[in-house]
Amino acid sequence: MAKLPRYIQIREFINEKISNNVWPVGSKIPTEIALTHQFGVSRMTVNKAIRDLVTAGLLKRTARLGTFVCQEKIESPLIDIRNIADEIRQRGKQYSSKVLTLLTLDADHQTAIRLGVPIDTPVYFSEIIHLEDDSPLQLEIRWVNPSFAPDYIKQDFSRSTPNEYLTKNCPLSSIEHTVEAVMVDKRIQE
Amino acid sequence: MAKLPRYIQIREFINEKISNNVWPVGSKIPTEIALTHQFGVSRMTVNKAIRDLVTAGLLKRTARLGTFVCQEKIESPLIDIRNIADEIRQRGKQYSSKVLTLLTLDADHQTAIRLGVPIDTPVYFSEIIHLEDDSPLQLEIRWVNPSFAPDYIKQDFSRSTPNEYLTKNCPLSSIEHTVEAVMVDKRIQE
DNA sequence: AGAGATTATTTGTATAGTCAATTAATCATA
DNA sequence: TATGATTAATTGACTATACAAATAATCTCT
Repeated sequence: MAKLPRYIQIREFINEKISNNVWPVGSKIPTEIALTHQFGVSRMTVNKAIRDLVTAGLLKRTARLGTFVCQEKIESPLIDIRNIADEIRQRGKQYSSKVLTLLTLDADHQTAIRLGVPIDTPVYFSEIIHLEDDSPLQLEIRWVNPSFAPDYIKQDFSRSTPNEYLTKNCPLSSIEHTVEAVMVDKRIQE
Repeated sequence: MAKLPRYIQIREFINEKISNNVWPVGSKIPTEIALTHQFGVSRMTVNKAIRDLVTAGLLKRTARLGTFVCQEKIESPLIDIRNIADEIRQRGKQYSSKVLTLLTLDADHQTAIRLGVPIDTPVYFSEIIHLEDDSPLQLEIRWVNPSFAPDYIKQDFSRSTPNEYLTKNCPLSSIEHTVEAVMVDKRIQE
């Protein structure tokens, strides 16, 4: 019986109300004072719970008006990815990821159209595998328009010393960041 | 002269020390008490600042030992994606994303090998475009092993009412979440 | 010397308040 | 009636403190 801290209990209480649609998106949730009375705790404790949910993007507050429920998964394509990593860890498994490919390619017809660039423009290309306990879970392929994100993939290129990632103090997933000079396979060459 | 709250000042102070490598990865930062004295505030104020940085993944704390600097970009393949959205917003642009395809496919040879499943196993497949002010920035393609994440893509399938996402109260990016029954193109069919 | 108990340090959680800022609603005044 | 001032509700920031939990370091006792 792990007795959770009260602020977490309150946080989960609110969380549940939201996901059960008892407090639907856009609705106002009880004031801090009301929750203070309901749970018999001090305002700071309620505040901590709510603040956590605000930084998690579930709630939004404005002075005098109150605290309101936000659309949770508004950034779903992004958040889902994180959720997978979190989910895996919650199941007690080890999350890791492996960069298979990371290179610059000339855009083929399909890709050029989709990224809105001329054919044969150089674009960044990456293939990353996400693993749960070393079992492949997800293959993620990306084409990036370099005119918008000039530094972002380059950074990854330069970071070719994988062991720097494995710091002892942080309980985060260890990431094997092996950049292989993989030959572009037939499918990609089209 | 927007006088920022003290806990934000302290948070930024710590942030800066970390990014300037004055407090390098793995090093111990001053105790709450020390910062309390340094800034002339109460412990709760320092605590708020540090807590924020812990949830942001920059710091890690353990009772009795202290507070330590984490490797910031340890989850880089994941975090980079989020950063793009954040970066775009910081530039004052509008981030959005569009789900082009979201369906179940039978794994082809390549994909089957990479996901470690038999050929013709059903796998989730998605194509998402990330946009900055409606200009395509990134094309993201994913194959997901459904045995590991049975609910996660299904959820997205069920949410086919795009306008529910556009809630007035939340200051998040609006996402056009159009699920089209796209015919699988030649490249994917291999 | 080695096992076990004690101590001290630091974070974790929580209280019970205070004062400030914001702004919707109400009331008062020209 | 329209405008301006006041009030009240609610969040935002902060204080000063308390006790619990974890554990490295130290001390004690055999």
